[in-house]
Amino acid sequence: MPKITLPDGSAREYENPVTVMEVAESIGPGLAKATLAGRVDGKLVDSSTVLSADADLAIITERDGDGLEVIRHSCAHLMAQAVQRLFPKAQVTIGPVVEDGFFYDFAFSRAFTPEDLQAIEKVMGDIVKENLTVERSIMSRSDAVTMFKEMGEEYKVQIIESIPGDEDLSFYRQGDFIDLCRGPHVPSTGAFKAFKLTSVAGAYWRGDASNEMLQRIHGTAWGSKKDLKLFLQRLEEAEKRDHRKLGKHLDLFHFQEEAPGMAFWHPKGWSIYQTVQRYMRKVQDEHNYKEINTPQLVDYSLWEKSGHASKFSDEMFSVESENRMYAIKPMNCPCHIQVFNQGLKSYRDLPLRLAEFGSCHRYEPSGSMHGLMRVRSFVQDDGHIFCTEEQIQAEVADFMAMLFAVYKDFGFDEVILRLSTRPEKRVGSDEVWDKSEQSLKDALNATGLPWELVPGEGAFYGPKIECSLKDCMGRVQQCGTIQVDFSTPGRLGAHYVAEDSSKKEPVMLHRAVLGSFERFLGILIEHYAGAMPTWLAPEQVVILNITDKQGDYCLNFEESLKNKGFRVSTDLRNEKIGFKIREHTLQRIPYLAVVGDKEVESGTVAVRKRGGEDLGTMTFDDFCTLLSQDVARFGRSEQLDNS
RNA sequence: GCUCGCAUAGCUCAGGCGGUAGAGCACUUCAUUGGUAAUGAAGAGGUCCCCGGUUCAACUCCGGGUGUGAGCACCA
Repeated sequence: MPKITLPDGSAREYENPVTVMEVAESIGPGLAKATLAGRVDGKLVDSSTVLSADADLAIITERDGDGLEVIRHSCAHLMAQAVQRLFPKAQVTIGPVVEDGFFYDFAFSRAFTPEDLQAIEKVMGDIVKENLTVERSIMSRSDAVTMFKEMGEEYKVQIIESIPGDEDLSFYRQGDFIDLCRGPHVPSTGAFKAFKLTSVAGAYWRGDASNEMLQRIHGTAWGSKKDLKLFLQRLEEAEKRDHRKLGKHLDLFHFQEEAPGMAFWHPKGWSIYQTVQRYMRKVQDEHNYKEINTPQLVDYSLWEKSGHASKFSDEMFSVESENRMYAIKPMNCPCHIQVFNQGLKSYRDLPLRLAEFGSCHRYEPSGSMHGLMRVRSFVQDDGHIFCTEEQIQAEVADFMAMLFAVYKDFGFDEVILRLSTRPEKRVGSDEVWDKSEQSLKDALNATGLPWELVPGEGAFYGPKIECSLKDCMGRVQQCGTIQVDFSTPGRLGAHYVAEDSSKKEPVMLHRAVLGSFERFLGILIEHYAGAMPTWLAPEQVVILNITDKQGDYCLNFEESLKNKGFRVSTDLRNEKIGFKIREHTLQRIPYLAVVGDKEVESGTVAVRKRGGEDLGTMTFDDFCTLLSQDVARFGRSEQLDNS
């Protein structure tokens, strides 16, 4: 006589063991219809699961986050079934749930085409109409291997053989399709309401580039047609914001064949870049960093000493000149240590914070490049703090505070923190690792924010914190980092004289707030959809005349604004005012100042924001005040208007 | 680097189952001097990514290269 307790605290008693679905039916037919799975005592199960003892039960529907997972996972099976109906020779491999959808990898003699995808989607629809029951079953490993061997599913055999342990395996069957799977799954193939196959591409078997390539089909699935539509709209919105598109449209930068992965910055893009750089310079100055600059070409021997050559020589550009081999620097740390090494350092000099807007070049694999997000030539807002072990925590805390303030100014309020700790292959004693990991933990706890522990993902030379931000599309972008390094300073001969006159190696903290300017600008462009806040906008104001008569007045006004430090231009073209407003609005100019006879007469301008808001006429002084206030609030979102 | 796709005017894109190409916007000129998201007219603009091959003939077909897109792999 199981007593089933529901999430609202109500309990129901049943004469005999019941399935999750039967409980749902006893509550109401509407719920039964919507039932996808159940959560019994916190564990996700199929709706066919029998409850014979007392249990806490939550009925999972599409509204539940887990319900969506069940739908997507089941949809992967649905797709695999459709693929095998159309292409019986295609072998199934794996088909997990990913963010917003799922994929399934197939081994097939050729690549699937977009036409194939349409056909597969159609067959998926047919299978939904057939409303096949999804049945769970248990099989021994040996039976399962025999079955898949008979079916010619070599990959499934491999998967089973790689699952440790001897326990029986669960299978899900729908019609003629059966797949090894932990589940849970939807009760029947009629449960799908909204799905779409989105793309097809190659993917390596088991994620290993030395293995053969499979055909991966991506799809998305939702609880309702409306949700699917919203998702597709989100994709469209993301496409509109694509920084590569906006970079062209707003004349910010370009790429060309002769310099793959290296941006040509145009005046407007470079203006944003420089504004960001000036800002970072000021912030770092306030945090007592000393800015330096180090060579682009450094003899290869330094990279051998630092250990980079042995690990990354394939990804380094090198230059030969007069029988000497140089590398174009792929990173700044060895150079910063050279600066540290000049002159004898005392413990009194620590912490020493060196910063460089360091231009780096890396030969990134051709297929990995992506607009500004991954380039071969980039500038890091790089910094290295030389300090003692005792100083680590305070330095990390200062860095975190700086990072939060910077991200806020750029309009990013949500920061996601991760701590990566000691990997198996590492240098340094456990004692030192303990201490530095603890310092990072303390610094993270001091932020009062949640953080995630990623064991074993630290660098070989020390643990690190990674700071990601969330843009307005909800996408997570890793930008900032601070890493503890016990190894490199010693390798490159850095030391200082301690209080007791002994010679000690400093700890080096590698840190960056933005990461690379290129990537960060890409993120900013997409975050703001090109409509940069006034402080960043390459052109803050465009003055527009209505007829030729106001030309001189406009130019004088422009000159006065420029003298106040604003970025202004004047559009005196012989075009209608509506045309000019349209054009500059499309160029995302924050403020348009319109001048006609009335304004000339009253010594004012008529101000319009790019969102269309009419601020009315105002004097030069009032306009300056308005602009100054807008610039001063940076991109902080609490005051961000959506114009 | 791997799989598949793509490469035509400054931009966004049409086009032809082999006979050297077109639109819209932008640009130039002329007219127009207009009050808050497109004034009208005319003109100019292309080695159809590069190198080979097939062919009487290649922008089109084939091979190779480069760049680029999606994904995978990589990312100090």
